Amino acid sequence: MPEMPEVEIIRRSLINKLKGKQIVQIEILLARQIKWPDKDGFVAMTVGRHIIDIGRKGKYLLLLLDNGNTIVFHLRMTGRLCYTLKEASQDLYKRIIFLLDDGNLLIYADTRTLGTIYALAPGEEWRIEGLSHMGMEPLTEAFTEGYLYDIMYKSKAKIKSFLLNQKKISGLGNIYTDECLHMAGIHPLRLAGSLMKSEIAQLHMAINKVIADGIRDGGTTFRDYRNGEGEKGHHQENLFVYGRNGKPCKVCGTVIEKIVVGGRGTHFCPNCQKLREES
DNA sequence: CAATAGCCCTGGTGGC
DNA sequence: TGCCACCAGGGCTATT
Repeated sequence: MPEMPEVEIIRRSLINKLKGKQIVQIEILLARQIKWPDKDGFVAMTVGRHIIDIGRKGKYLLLLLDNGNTIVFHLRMTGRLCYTLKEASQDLYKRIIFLLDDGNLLIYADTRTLGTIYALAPGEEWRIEGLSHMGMEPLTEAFTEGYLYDIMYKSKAKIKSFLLNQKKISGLGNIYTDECLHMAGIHPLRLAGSLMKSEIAQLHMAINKVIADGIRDGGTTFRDYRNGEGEKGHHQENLFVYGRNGKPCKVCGTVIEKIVVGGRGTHFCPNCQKLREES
């Protein structure tokens, strides 16, 4: 499931391949994944244009075109973007194919088809709620300990749900959220507004570290995730809690537990992450 | 307003 | 071995 590190790795692996290329033709195999505008409108806004840059905002990937329009991808669970030779074996689950002027393809593939794609004219960011109301992003100057404190102390949400809320902090998904809480030694059921300042400081550091480590390792591949060249990430080898329920904690040896919080599978170490502080 | 349950969607898995 | 209910979960919508 692509979270911020995975989307960033895709961006980095595609930028030199796509920059300056012209979109010659688009083959839309599953039109319902294009959420704005309709199929014909999408083609009209993008075909014949050159890609001048690739950006990212939170988990959204942005292809900036020479007419000022932007193609926006949100990969959700199983979306993939891959630059590939025309004659290379193609993804079984390809949904939208961009033919480029170098003869190669940019293939959008998506097993579960939950991903969303848009073409936006300049100033139309408001059309995507999640893009226009996005919280601060880890590893940026704006994401300070003070910012985290300001949005946390008044929240009544469980910390696990709070961290997943993209309007508060953008980029964390289920995997990295569980990893952050473990690194910071905070139980997922704690209320965001109940954390002490020292714990918020720990959490702030953990969020930046976990995201940076994920990027360093080329992302986390459980099943579907690939970068823009079709390669797996290897951060799954360095996870402390996610998917490790029943296994010993890498820090203290206690068996990792899995519970459901806010409808999401949640992994934690009951020793490293205590619900109540013991004095 | 804020928190949460339900929904979308398909392949892999576990139970019988 | 085959069948099938169930789970995975990001983010939007409806509900409380």
